[in-house]
Amino acid sequence: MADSSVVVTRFAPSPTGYLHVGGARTALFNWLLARHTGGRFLLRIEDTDVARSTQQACDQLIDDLRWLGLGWDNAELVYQSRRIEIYNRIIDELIARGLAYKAYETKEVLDRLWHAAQRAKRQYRYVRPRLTDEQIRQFQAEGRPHVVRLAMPVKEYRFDDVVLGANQGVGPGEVQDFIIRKSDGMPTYHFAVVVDDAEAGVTHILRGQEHLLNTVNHIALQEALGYARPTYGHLPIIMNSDGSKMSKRDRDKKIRERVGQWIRSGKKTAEQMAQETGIDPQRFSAWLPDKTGNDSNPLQLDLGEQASVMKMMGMGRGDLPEILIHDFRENGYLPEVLLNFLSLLGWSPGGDRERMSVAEMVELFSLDRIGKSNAKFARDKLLAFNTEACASAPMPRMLAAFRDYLSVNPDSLLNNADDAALEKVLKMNHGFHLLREVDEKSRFLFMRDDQIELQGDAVEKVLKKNENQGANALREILAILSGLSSWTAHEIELAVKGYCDRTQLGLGKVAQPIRVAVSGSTVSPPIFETLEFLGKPSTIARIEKCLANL
RNA sequence: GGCCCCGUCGUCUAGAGGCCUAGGACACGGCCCUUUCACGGCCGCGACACGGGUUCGAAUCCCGUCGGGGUCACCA
Repeated sequence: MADSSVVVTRFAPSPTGYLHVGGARTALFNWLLARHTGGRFLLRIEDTDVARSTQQACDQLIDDLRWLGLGWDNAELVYQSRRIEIYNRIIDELIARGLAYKAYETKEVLDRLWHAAQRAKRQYRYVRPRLTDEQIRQFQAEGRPHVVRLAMPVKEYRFDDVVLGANQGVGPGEVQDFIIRKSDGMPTYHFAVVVDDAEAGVTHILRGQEHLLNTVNHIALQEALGYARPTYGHLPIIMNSDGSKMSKRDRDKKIRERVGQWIRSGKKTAEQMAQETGIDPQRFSAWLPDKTGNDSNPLQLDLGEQASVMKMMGMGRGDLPEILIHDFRENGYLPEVLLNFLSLLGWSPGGDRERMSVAEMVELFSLDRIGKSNAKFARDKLLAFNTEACASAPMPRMLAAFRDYLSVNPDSLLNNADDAALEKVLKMNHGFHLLREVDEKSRFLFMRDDQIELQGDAVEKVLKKNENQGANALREILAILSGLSSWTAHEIELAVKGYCDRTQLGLGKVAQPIRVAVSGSTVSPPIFETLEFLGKPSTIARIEKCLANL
């Protein structure tokens, strides 16, 4: 067990999907506390929900954490699912000491009681049945399924919270015997978390405020097991900008919404969709929204299924709410920027300080500056942070970030570019918000000359309007460019501007036709640098092809 | 509904009784810059939820109201 003077924090996600912003914020705060105090930060996998936990999700979680740079100090990862014997031994001891007991009500019975309580507008509370010794012996002999509940001492449970203040908790009227082992033999979250934290010597637990009342159960367990009570801090909850609670479900929900629209509008039937996406039709129809439109369906598609549904409907990444850390990575945010932004959701270093490096966050972090009120997650500011950070980051950092972006966007044409080319692309797009933007705005540079598709409205507006004014200028410019012996942005600029002076045309009247010819659209990096990058042969070829196609 | 938490500009927040005619950032509006999309520069708009106290003095303390959120699972 660790030296009690050292702070030990942990992040204990359950592997049911990618890391999302709420989880990342929790991980960050625990990590910052450990790093600030010179303590330890541990990572543990809470996979006691066998039905929902997957190894794939676990790997993704770890990948996301690594990307963020939140490193953990335990060499071996703790998986709760591999510690069942330990939990069972302790639970058996609790039963033997009379501090916990087996309860034989079925799920159905409990559900019925709960519904009855709801109808009567009463709060549901489990009451331990008084079983005779005879009944107990009989149930045991039958091997009847059961759960184990903690015989919770009825009293007041109070604790001091470093965020919310002293004296949190509930009175004796609010406690009930909760389940510590499920009928499938797995411990519940409450039990495993208390045992594991105690064994690992965790001293500080920062978690979301939705756990506030769980703490009561955890304290009762700690008292029953003779464990020390760690310091608790319950973080404000991160909400969507519409005020609803943010969750991984939002992504699934959005897709479900769109699918619902398609079906209602008769675009495709559910059966067709299931077939096209290769999802089991029964599973697919169970997932569909109900007719009432209120979406309370707990079933979610896994990430692979989501991807195929999106593909079928032509949805892009931009159509999804950015909830997952992975989304931010795919869109080209810098991890240090995301951490900076996340740190400000519920915490502030004080004064007007906002922009911080990771090292500065570590230095400035303190528990007493964590706020109490929930925060809405609005990306605008994050985007602005990213823009500024990308503009001021040193080139090697941006190059590394771009390579990382490309690694999670394998379809990008820019994967073919060497570092020198990427550096040029980064420079000519200076002032961009996201790496995705650089990617999309520069992909024409990496296409073959015959792959450029001219956008109809761009051709119309820039080339054909006013009796082919643009196209005529383009023809003359083509001749000038063809005659250039030196192909640098500067030389090209001199030549084009010279033409503008002679013809009394504004630069825009000349630059836009060139832009459309070489890129296919009205948007590109600055035109002279673009042409230099393309090189003379490509530039000439693209302009000629464009003129020929008019 | 019971219990619990929270309540400063649209958003994230600074503010710990006088420093506040409430500061910053993002967003928004205007102007400037400009070969496109952007970037950038300048200016502006904009909040102490409401009502009572306490006090010479309250965004800051107390009470009530209202509003938002959490929780009440064999999910974590």
